[in-house]
Amino acid sequence: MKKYYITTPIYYPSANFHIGHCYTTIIADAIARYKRMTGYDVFFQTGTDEHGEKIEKKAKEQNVTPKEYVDKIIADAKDLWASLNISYDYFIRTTDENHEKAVQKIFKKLYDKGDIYKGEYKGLYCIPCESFWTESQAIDGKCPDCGRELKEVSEEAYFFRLSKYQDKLIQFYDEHPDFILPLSRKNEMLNNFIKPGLEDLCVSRTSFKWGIPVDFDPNHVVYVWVDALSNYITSLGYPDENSELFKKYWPADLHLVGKEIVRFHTIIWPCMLMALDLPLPKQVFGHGWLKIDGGKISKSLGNYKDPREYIKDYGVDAVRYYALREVPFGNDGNFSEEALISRTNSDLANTLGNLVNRTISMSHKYFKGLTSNPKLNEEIDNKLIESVLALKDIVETKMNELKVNEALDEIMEVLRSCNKYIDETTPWTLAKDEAKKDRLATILYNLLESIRHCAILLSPFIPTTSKSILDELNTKKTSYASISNFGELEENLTLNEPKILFNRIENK
RNA sequence: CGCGGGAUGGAGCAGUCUGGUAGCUCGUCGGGCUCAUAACCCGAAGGUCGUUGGUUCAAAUCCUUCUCCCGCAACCA
Repeated sequence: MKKYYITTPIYYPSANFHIGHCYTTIIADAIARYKRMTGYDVFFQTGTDEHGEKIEKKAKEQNVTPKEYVDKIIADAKDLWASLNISYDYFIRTTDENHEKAVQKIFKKLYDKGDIYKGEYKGLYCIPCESFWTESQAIDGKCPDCGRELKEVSEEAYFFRLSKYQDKLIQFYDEHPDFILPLSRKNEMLNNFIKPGLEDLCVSRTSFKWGIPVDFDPNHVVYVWVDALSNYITSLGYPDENSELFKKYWPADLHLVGKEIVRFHTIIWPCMLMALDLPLPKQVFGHGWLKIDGGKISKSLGNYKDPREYIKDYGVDAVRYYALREVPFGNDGNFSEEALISRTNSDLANTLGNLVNRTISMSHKYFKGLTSNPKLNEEIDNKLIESVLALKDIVETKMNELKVNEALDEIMEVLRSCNKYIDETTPWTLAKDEAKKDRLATILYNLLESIRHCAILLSPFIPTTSKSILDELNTKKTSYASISNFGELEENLTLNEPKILFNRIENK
């Protein structure tokens, strides 16, 4: 069985998660579910990056320990993922004991190898903001946040020899043209960071304590890079290279990340892996952002609601569908409640929900809910059947290219053609003529079978709805293999009563 | 001249690589149908494809000028 290892980033729990975190996680979940359905042995990982100064500060503000602070947010995050039906296989926390030990070993290993060395970190420090800034970030030598004077400070720190791996990295990019998607991000990395020359990277701090101590030099804590990025292998049991999980799943097939952290995943992380003599991940996909009113989702602006409010109001699959369908591959997209409502109404309630409802209703009205397939097919039926049969491969192609929104649109296209097929074959007219009973049965069968195909193909994206549809069909043919042919839906099956899958949402 | 992306009917996007009647979804308007969730189906209106100049028989598409928007520039999904 082929394996597939997919990860989300480990999120920084400085506040509760918003729709942007959901966006990334829902996409990863849909891909993971799709791969499972199509026969892969999938390991889907998400988690949290819990160390660092910001968490330390936040905890202090609330008069709790950092661990207490993050525990609360992580509990909330797990609840959020449950409410979104996120099917992760493993949730890693960088405060997990095995992760902390593994990070110390990795740090030591790199140090022993000479790829980490002790040096001096120079930077500009804003005392009131307690923040470090680089020369280029400072505005006229002043703090970009508060505009006050910056003080030049230096602290002892460990550095990772990023520069050493520059040429090997470029070579890797050349040999693996699909390593970074979309392609524009690769150009950005090369032009902005790699070609100007990589600088060695500061990988330890002494200015705060909330982190994993460097075991051979306890004044230092491991800074984010080695701590956070290595989560993708420590969860598999590394540095024990004989660990079952590690042998089975590494290297990762896909790191799904937001565009703001593409750099860490396509420069720092590969170089770290090269230093550890480990294979590099196969692909990093830097997706765009959901914007709110054209701007960033911002914790400080507070321009977002708890995602669970949307789930409560519109249903989990409406939220999932929106995240998966609305935004084109790699681009930014806008999120608004209005757009969510519009998308849910037109695609889920009208096109999909109403189609299922009207088809099953007719089956009940004309045949007491009993299926049969006399196969009195005409030209128009063959056209529909052809497009349904082609759909599986089309979706597969789109999913392999990570064009999730297009995969969904292709399924919608077939559902729309089913609605058209009904209007063109006018079953209600046929029903008035006893001699056309078999023709009518054929049409309804073709519709039900088309719906079955689509429901199965939709299951990675909107699993709850998919299951509801298949339950209404009362069919046992729910496997992916069963949609290789048209006509697998059982005859003499009694359909269940149709239920409303999505209520139309009236504008608030 | 830091780098990258973007600008296409009211909204959101595709088309640009490989020039050849401007397409899709939503919205609006008109019609049809009555199985269905005011749904579904058909039709129509609506675009000088951000700006300037050029190449060409022909430019949304290739080259050029400028403008505006977004992102990145050492932990914001």
